[in-house]
Amino acid sequence: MRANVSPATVSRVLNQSKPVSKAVREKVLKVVEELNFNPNAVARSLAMKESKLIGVLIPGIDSVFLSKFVNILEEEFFKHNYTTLLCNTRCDDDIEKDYLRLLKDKYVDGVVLMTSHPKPHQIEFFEQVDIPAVFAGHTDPTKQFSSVNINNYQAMYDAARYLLENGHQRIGLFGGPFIYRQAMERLSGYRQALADYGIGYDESLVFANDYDIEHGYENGMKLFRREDKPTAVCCVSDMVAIGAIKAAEEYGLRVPEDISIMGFDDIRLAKAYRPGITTIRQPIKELSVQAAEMLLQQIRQKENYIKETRVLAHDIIVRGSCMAVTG
Amino acid sequence: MRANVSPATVSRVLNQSKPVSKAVREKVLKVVEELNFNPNAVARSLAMKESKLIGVLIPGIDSVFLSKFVNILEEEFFKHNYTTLLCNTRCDDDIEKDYLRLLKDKYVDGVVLMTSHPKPHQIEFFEQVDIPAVFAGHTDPTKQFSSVNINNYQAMYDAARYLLENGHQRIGLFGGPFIYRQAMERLSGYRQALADYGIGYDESLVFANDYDIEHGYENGMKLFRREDKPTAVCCVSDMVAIGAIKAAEEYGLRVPEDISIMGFDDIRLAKAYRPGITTIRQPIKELSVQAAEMLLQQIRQKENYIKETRVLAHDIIVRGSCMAVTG
DNA sequence: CTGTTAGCGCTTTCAT
DNA sequence: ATGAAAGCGCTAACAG
Repeated sequence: MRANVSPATVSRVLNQSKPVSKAVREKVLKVVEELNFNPNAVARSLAMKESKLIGVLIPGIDSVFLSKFVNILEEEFFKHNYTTLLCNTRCDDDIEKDYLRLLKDKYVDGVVLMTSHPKPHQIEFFEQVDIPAVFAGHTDPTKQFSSVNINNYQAMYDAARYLLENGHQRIGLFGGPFIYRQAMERLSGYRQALADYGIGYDESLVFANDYDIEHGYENGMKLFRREDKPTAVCCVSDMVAIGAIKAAEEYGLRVPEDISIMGFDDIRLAKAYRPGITTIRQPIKELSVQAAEMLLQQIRQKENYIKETRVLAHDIIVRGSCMAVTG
Repeated sequence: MRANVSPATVSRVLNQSKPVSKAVREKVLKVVEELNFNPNAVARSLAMKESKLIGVLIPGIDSVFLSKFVNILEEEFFKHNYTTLLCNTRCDDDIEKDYLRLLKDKYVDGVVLMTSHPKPHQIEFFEQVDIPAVFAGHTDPTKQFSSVNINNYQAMYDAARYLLENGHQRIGLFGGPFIYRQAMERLSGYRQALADYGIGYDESLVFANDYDIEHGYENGMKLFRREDKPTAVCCVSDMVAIGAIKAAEEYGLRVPEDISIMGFDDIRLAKAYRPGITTIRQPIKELSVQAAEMLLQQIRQKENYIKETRVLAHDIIVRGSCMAVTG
């Protein structure tokens, strides 16, 4: 073109795909510089059937936990020259399907799924398109997909056990919507811990709704007014715990003296809150970095990639929102 | 093709770009349905020089305020068939430049800028590429760009005045980094209010760093130990206020009896916190919806679009973290 | 090593 | 109203 070379040559120097003589390479580079030329990504995608785009399917970004997760994902992808497509499904399978189709048409190079389950439509989709995918924060028990996650069952088991060990006999659960596998797993952990300590399951002590502060508050307002209220409750997120604490205080209950409240996630606020929130820490940074790594590797290796399901360790962080029952 | 019609015809029915006889249209539609055919977005982009992609340039998504903002943006764009490209600049101009170039190469149809200023490189870029753009949460005083924002100067002025009216004479400011125009404007509002009430500006009372909880805490730990500590402080975000409250309590200071702490944004947590945080409310939903609307309109009208700078009203929300000085 | 050619899958003149 | 053909800007295969 301008530098009296063929477009093919330009392509070759820019992509270092084929050897080019030093002289020519430098000339091309110089002209590229001068014209401030940069190759058109769309045309490139069309020719190569790849886009340097990664889709992130997520219920919504409006949560401290998830936004942090995506923040790190974006950073990792950017480092490797991939751009992040934000796809909020709002827990709506139809939207998820739409997005999946769209992602395919845009030749995305991979997708990270932060929506629940391997659902039928997801399985069907990935059976016919073969786009690298990894579940993050959700585990695929069928091992059809790679995934990184903590062991949600064990995590909630540990939370409940901690309370049990501290003498609590009556423990509530402010869980997530049980359409999420994740929420179900946590429920199971909670139930098993109770069972292991010889305590009967009381359904009236468990609530199932969203992970936000308002629901923690609502649940608390319903539960803590009752005569037979628990002495402790396990929450599905720190935000729910904060809402629950507010409700408790509204009834004049002191936390933790009158009621212990346990969080989940260990967001930064959990530490700053008063009382500090005793919580189950999710290794969010590791979770997201590894999700990105696994996806990138899968993109590189394609056929040869071996699926993995990674389970990272959680921790219990003891702060001030829980205490042993006295008397 | 399969339906013994030319690709041109298919294109025409799918895009309704040219009249097609009813008979043929229906046949095509049926075959499309059967084959579960959907048009390739990349090829389409290449031919049309548009992508149905919108870039969102933002310092980071890891903040309650910003993640909520982006959450709504995504929803609006999705409604209109646009997909959101998440571009975290981490306040780094080089990353911002990289992203801008990338967005251009991907033929994004528009971009919303949540990074500060109209900076030189932004101006230069948009001069030569003519991609619709709108600033959100930042105002362009030169009116070269459309923008939606609140009046940050007035907002902080009002915050300070509220404190002044309540008898405070010594008021601190936990502001943002002054490289942000937004932070500068808020500083000006604070200073002007002080001046209007005949109070001298004491630089040792103002801090300038990030909008997060940790910095609120740090600032508080430095300031509240001093003999000459203020009786009130204006914070640049609710998170900073929460951090400041924690610091105050660590020194045995009661909020608001011993010190008043004022927030900014009115995130949901501000209401749930104890004490409830007196704060300046930003109409976040309106801000983001209008940003999306303005951009979409600009995309539709292109040449004929008339730039706008919208300024939305803020509010002061009185809760429990501030009180009048007694004595 | 480098230029020529074809083609990615769509939209869009231009004929018919 | 519809088909044929060109072209969007790039990469890949094939010559030379």
